[in-house]
Amino acid sequence: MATTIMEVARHAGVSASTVSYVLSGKRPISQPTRERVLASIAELDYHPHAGARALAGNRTQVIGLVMPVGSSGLHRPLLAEFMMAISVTARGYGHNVLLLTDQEGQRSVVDATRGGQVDGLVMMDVTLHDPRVETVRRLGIPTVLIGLPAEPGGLECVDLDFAAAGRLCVDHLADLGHREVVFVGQPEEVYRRQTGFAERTLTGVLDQARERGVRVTHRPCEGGWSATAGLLARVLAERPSVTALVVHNESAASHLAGVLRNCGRAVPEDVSVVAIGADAAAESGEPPLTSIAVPAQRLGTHAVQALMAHLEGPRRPAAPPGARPAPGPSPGAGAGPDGPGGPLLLRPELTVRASTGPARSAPPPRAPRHG
Amino acid sequence: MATTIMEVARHAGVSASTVSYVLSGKRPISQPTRERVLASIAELDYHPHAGARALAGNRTQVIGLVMPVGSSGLHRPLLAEFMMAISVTARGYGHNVLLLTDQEGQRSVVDATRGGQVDGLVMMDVTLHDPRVETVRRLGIPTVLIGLPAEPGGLECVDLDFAAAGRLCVDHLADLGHREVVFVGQPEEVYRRQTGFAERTLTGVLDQARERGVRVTHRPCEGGWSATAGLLARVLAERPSVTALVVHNESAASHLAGVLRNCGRAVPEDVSVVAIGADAAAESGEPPLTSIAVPAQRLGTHAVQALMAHLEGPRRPAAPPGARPAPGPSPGAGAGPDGPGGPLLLRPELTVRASTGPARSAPPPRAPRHG
DNA sequence: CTGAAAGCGCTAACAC
DNA sequence: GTGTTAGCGCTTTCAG
Repeated sequence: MATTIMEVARHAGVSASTVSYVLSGKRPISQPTRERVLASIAELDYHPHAGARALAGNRTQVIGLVMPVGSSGLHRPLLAEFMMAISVTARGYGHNVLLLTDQEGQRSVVDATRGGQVDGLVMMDVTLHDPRVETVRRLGIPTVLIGLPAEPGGLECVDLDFAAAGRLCVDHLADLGHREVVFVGQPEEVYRRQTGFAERTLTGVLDQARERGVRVTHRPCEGGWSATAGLLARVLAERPSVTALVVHNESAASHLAGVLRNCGRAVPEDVSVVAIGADAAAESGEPPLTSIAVPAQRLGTHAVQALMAHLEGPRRPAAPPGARPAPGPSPGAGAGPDGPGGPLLLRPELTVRASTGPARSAPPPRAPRHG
Repeated sequence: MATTIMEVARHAGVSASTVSYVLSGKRPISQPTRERVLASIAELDYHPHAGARALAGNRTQVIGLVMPVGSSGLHRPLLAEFMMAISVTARGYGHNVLLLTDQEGQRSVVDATRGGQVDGLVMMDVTLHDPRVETVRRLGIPTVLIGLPAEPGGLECVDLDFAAAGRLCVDHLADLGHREVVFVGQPEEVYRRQTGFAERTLTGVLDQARERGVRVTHRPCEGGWSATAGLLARVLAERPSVTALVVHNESAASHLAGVLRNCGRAVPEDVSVVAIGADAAAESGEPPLTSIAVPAQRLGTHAVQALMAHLEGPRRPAAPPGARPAPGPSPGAGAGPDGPGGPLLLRPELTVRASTGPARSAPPPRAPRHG
């Protein structure tokens, strides 16, 4: 049934080890031999047995993707985006991805690791005090974290530079003349749980606001239409001179424009809006929102590249059709003084869409638009 | 470093095979022996080596999840939903999930299968003429398809009963007195590609419309705000007496209410809306839409259960905390006359939200609401 | 540059 | 009810 390396060897008139070395490239093989072997492999449609390989070679060519399962700050579209990017990049390096959901504590992670099922791990949605970090540290398996824990414990981290994102939003609005801004944030609980990215964003916003002489009012938001509407009504009554919003909350962002219209404020004529979050949420609304995307794809790709670098010296990807050969972590990285060893923080990029414009001196509540 | 079965055996004063049999339960072990062995396993923190196991036992306890990668009709939130459900259910059966993206053709699927890396496959987002189906059929690996291909070739299929979903929408509207309905469908291309689910929905809608004396106008829709707005403006001008919409298009659904408001029609006072698609899209709008959800979770769970049934006689799940013991494919199944062997079509469930109400005899275009 | 052979850690007959 | 043993298919010394 299953073709073995011995059959290939016989068919090519060589020994099994030669076939193995042709495949691994771990020792020089003469051109003619190599060709005969490859021909036999093709003809017999040989596929090496992964288990045998793992047993003998102590490497599986599989990376584990540790997913959040319970209360994740990560929203669904992003999750899918991450997985795609990670899977595609991993395959570029000849690796497959094993899904590790930690429903039952961290059993699946520990089992897979100790059972020699994976060569390394990528852990998604890492929070500030994430118990999983200590687990993998103890397991001693090469791991890259997506997110920034308080104690990386020597593990590599990859994330969006949320502080810079916050600053960038304020800059954009300040450049347009806005001086009074509301920051619609994550649900209260997220700040209490110290998720990290939420605080970093807030800090960035506040810092740059001070810098630019912008007044910022921070309001956590539960998301959904009614919560968002209520929040906005209150805060706009409180601060009538607000001319712009920064929103770091996907499920609020999609409603903002509608809510504002209902309050009789046009976007961007009366109020400008900048979002931080999944592109899908920003693009799909009316008007589409100027936003800073969480670059799930780039983050996933970088995470895998970083992991591969750890897996065995600078091995290069198997030239995946369409994937660049990863000439180092240059793209969009704001590595800062940490250099290699510090977290890899991707520089945020602001996409200007239709929701931001110059500030009005007075914010005139008008009748809703009819077109 | 890694504890082996032999070390456990020595520590417990038994042979390796006994340890193996304690773990697999494939032969009776006396109570005292079993206990000693389990104690040793715990004390030494033994984790069987997956590769060795796969090699000797010819089973990996891993299922492959074949994901769409390119032009998928499936939208992101659903994808994530599927994966979670599948992964969680699989772990309930003691299996892990290997992600198989078919970017480079079907190489990853073939490699993983022939390489003995997976015991079975779940294939997502299967279309009517899906080339992957023939591939897995030829590979001869146990596979469950999510979606209905034209030629299942003996493979098991699981899907939502989209025809029934279409009928259910029409019934709901007809019951409310609506007689003139627009069906906002998938993008034109989807119908041309014969994706299957799109046609089945359309058929269901048209059939039941005939049955109930409802007039239906079908319009494919590209999605997004402007396309949706344009489409609606045209069709409402054409058919002024329309009082309800059925929308089978996530990226149009989220805009419908807003667009209608902009046309001066209130939902549901002037126009009722029923959606078929991801719950998230329906729930998040204002007003939230009455809808039939694609039950990603249930579909994923059923797919895995069906696969497990194929993997080796009726093996039972390892009593996962909180997962029901799968007493057969009863829940919500409209198995029909096919019984076991035919596709498992889940019965659609309509969730009434705020977007549907009784039909008005005349559809009076009014001024937009100010609240 | 190539072969022979010793395991990797486990499962599943086959013995008793 | 338990122990012995022969591989599973591959990688990698060690020889040549």
